Amino acid sequence: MPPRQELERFRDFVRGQGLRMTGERLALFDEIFSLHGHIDAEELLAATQRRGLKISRATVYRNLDLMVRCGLVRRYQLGERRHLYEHMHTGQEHDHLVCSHCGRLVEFKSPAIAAMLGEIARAHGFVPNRHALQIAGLCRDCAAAEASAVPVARRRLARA
Amino acid sequence: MPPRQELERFRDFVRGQGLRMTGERLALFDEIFSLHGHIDAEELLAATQRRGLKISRATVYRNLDLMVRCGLVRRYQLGERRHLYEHMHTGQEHDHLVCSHCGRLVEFKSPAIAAMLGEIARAHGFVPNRHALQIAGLCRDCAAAEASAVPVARRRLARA
DNA sequence: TTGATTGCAAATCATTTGCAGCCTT
DNA sequence: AAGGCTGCAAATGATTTGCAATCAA
Repeated sequence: MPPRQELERFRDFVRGQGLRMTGERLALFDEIFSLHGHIDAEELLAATQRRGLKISRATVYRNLDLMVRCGLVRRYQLGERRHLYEHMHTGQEHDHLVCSHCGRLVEFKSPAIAAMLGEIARAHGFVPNRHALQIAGLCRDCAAAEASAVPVARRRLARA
Repeated sequence: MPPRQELERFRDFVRGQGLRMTGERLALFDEIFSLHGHIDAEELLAATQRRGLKISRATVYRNLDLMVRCGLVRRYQLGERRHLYEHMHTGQEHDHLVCSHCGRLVEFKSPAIAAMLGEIARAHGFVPNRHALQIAGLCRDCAAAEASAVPVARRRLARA
């Protein structure tokens, strides 16, 4: 499922780094590009196992790191414990809205913001490269639920 | 050093939650408001020890969590391993520029962006609450160094 | 008194790493 | 061959948690 273009880019990157293309590496690349949405290392591992492959957890981590370095995969730390990964379909830069109650994740794009960020960075002497932006709040459903329910002092927010 | 206003707000929050104000809690609050910049749990612990207080690491974590929930302290996960904390002087919302090479952290404010984020959230049915935004890139110094140095394939980015 | 808080040490748990043998180049 | 890669299992390391003793309200 990985678009040829991305696959080539990955191969080039691997070679360019003096590394090698192994079956595991390719399978993981394949898998992450066939999965949609945000997944964590564990899910990627499970996905490959579901296909009958026996790739170790360590290899999953090692290759996720490689794919991130290559720029074809993005890594997020959205509040939860584990990191989330997501493959990039070139030019699909986007940011996230996170519901702080149920954990729902919604993507959005805003070229206007991206442009402003570039300017801000340069204004501070930085050569901008990428950015991470999350907006936290209550999603429609949770906001509605909130409106009616428990006026009791809430102790902790739900964990996703 | 904590402005009276913040201290009161903290006390109110603690009471409102049915919790109690202890010496450790107050000392930690005091300390984090006298430290400037971004600190991690370990640094806060060290700071209190430097004052001769013997507060346990567990208590530091428990109270940092409380202060974050209260809204008087912000918690960041800026790429490194550990979380960073920072006290808020009310109305001092800001975001960060992070140098992906040396880890340098620079703060910036942009009401314009804050406003746009609010709109985006509402457009998606969210009730916005807060946001986290980091721009990664090379700071002036690292960009300059980069310009002249090693054309060699870099293996990994420095860890702060 | 009652129940929240603390210190300690043990437990978590995602992620990393050392090592020996396997496999790409 | 030479040196990446992988699997395994052990190591890390920040953060959390169970528990008994304290302490605030």
